Amino acid sequence: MSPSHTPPVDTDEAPIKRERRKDARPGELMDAALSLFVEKGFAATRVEEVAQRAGVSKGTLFLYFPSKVDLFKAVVRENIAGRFAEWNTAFDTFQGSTSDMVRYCMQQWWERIGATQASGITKLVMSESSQFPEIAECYRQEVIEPGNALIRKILQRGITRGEFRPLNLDYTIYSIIAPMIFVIMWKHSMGPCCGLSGSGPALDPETFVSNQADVLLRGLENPSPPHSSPTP
Amino acid sequence: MSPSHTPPVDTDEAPIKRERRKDARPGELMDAALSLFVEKGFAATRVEEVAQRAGVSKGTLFLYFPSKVDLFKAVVRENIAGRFAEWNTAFDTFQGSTSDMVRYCMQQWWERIGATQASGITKLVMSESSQFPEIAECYRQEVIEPGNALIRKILQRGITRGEFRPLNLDYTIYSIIAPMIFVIMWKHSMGPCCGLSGSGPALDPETFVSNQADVLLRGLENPSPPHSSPTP
Amino acid sequence: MSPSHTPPVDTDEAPIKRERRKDARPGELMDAALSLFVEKGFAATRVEEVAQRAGVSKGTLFLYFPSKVDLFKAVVRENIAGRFAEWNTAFDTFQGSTSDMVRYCMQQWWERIGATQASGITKLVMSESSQFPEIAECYRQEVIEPGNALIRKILQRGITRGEFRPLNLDYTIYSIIAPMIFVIMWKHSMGPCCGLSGSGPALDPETFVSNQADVLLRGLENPSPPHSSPTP
Amino acid sequence: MSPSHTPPVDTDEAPIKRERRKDARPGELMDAALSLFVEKGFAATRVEEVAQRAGVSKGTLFLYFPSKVDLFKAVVRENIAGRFAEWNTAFDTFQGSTSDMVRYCMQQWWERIGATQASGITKLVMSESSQFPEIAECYRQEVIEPGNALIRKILQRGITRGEFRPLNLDYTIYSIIAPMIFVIMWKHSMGPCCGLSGSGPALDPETFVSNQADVLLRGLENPSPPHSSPTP
DNA sequence: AATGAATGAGGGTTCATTCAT
DNA sequence: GATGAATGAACCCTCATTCAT
Repeated sequence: MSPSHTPPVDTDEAPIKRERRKDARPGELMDAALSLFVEKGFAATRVEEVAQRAGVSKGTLFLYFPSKVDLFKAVVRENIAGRFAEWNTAFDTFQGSTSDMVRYCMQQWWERIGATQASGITKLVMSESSQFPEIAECYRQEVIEPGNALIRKILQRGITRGEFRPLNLDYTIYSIIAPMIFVIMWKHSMGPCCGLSGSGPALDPETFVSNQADVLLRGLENPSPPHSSPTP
Repeated sequence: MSPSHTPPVDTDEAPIKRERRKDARPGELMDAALSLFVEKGFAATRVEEVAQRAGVSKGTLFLYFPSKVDLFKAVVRENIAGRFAEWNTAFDTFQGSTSDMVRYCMQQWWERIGATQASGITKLVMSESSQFPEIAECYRQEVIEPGNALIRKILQRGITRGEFRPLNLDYTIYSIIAPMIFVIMWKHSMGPCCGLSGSGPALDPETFVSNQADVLLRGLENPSPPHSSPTP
Repeated sequence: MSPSHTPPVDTDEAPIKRERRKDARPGELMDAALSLFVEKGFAATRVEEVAQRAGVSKGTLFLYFPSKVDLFKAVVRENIAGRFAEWNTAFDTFQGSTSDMVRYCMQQWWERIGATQASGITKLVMSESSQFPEIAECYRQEVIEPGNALIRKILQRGITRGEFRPLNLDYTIYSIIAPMIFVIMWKHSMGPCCGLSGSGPALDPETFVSNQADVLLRGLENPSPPHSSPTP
Repeated sequence: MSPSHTPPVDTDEAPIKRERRKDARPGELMDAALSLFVEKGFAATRVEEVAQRAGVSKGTLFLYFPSKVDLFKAVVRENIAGRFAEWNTAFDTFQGSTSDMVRYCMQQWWERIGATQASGITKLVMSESSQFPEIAECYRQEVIEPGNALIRKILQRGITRGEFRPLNLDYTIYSIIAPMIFVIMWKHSMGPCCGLSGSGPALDPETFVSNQADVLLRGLENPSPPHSSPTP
């Protein structure tokens, strides 16, 4: 995870003032929570374990997060939702073709989310949200809504500029989302089992994403581009 | 689910010998467990509920399955039955274009698996296999391997016949699988939450599958077909 | 308490069938709960203690009562609310003067409630209901409403028959209730302390009730009775 | 409460020397504790709330009171201050009839105690003294003994002057006390719940007290007064 | 074989109390 | 003296599992 917090190990380099610790606690707890949630799922993770891994007592956790669900929400915000500001900026300043933009977007998403522990969040939400509506709702608001909005803007740009043929946006959005969700689910469930000996080649996520972008863009692009196609 | 077991409702048409009931018990319990595991996940399903839905007492369940985990494994294994014999035959006798075949294949799959309770198995496997690697392995052998083989054959047919451009089969296979897995996960997790007011239109699975086939085939088809239409 | 349940001690006289125990459990638990609630208050009583005193495990208690509050409600119903049917019958068949009825009523109430452990319930409700609205509401419904209704009927009878002067029933009801509540509160709070050496005579509840009835009835009775006063 | 301590609001009119604040702390804490204990009971009041309301931190509270129980005891002791000197004077100089005196006494008591926060102390003592016998003993000494003595003097005056019939003072005293205690308990416990819709009229304390005085005095007064008016 | 009463090890959460700063 | 972060022992309640009937 990129905003990695100081681990709870007492380095003893400096006395580590109590003040300092307080500031670090939420981050340490969220880090511990993220890895445990990913490892064992939301329901199966005990808050005491999270606290332990963060090097504090169970009670301390509740000093910073009012409940287990709130802890989860904080983890989502810290690890996924926070990226959209940056990505929206990238969209606004992007210069190249929309196809490149889609390709870049998918790669970025893989690098920043898919390849990191954060992808475990997505997996976990897909797996357990039916049991924890609050979690589903949080994820919808914080991730799906902004994600959909961004993808919609990108596709619209492609259509407006004549790069893409006219599309039913409501569904084509999911043409981009689906492979990303799939590859995450795969990585966290079948992946560890399917790459093993004798079962054919494992699914390399980056190649899959790249390949998926190729096929997808071919499907979206205007077969008779106005002047010059963005792909030679 | 295909190997549907006699439901626990006591039809009383025939006396239903005790013998019969006894033989049917495990199946009834697994049916009940399947629907509950799909509905609520493994951890959140109480064995008492399973027993109740199967029409027996909690104690009886433990007569047939030594533990909840064993019940879970039995449920998944029992329900991962292949329908691949039938589908392989359909492939061998199919007459139309490969694009039609792909489209047909995806629709069939939705109708026979995605829209039925059987999709719950897929959801379950994706959700819980990280905790139960044997489950993943079993699913790989029984479903993924034969499924991949079939799709590979289809794509190869398209390439051979010049309908599709040259493709990296190892990855393009997943271009077909990904949306199917995605739509099942969506249906069982975010779907119930995302179709609500104010969050845009709900995702209609059939439209999604159809739309997905369109985009995908456009991406696979040979832009300059050898002579004319793939239809013979 | 009058409907005293078999104590959990294993008398071993008979094998005590499991079935038998099941029937006895709720009563045993309510008995244990009553004495503990009275001893320590509602909030300060731990359900585990109740279970222990009833000779069962914590889990078993929840087999019979869905929550601590529900256990309390059951105790109220068992020990207080149940008496009103009997008392209403006594009212309907009473032959003597209304003053005698009031006196009888107050004495009965003391004997059946005030002098027994059940009075602890009333004390406890007065003490803790502000913190547990459900408890207050239960007591209101199950005890106060029927109690008020009964007293109102009695007073009305006295007025109708010319034995009592015209009264504002809404408030005179409380002239009867107030001393009963007071004596219970006293018994459970100041009583144990105020009867001690050097602090004057202790308050004997029965004498108090009797004395209270005297003063009260003098205040209620018609000074110029129609023909002959019921009290000489 | 009469010995009201400087509130924690920092008026800043005067610099308020640290010395001053330090001296005022215990009183401010006890004031805060009193209102919270009354509001929510002893167990349900969190020390943090008390500290907050007193404008200090949780740790500071423990600087002045070694434990929550000690705080409670201090609160009760501090607030059971006698107003009896004043009332005894009033008794010695009162000119009217003893009935008027009783009525005046009850009204005064309601206005000065019952209607104020001080009634919370009585509620508190009645509610919790069974857990804290020292509290009961303290209340007995400081309030009950002098109160009883005063009422006894009043009743004796009535008897001596022929206004009241001969009475068993030891018990008649409680005919006056009982309704006062009752109305306080009611106000602090069932009152908030029983005045609600559908449960009959709420109990208005002042009307109750007045009504109670009427009934009571009718019961105490001599039916055949020596000459005429009780005024000498 | 079948039952369902009973168990008891946690689960999330609260809060009086401590103590380093 | 004052703070407030940290603790950990309870608390109510759940539920997989056992076992007497």
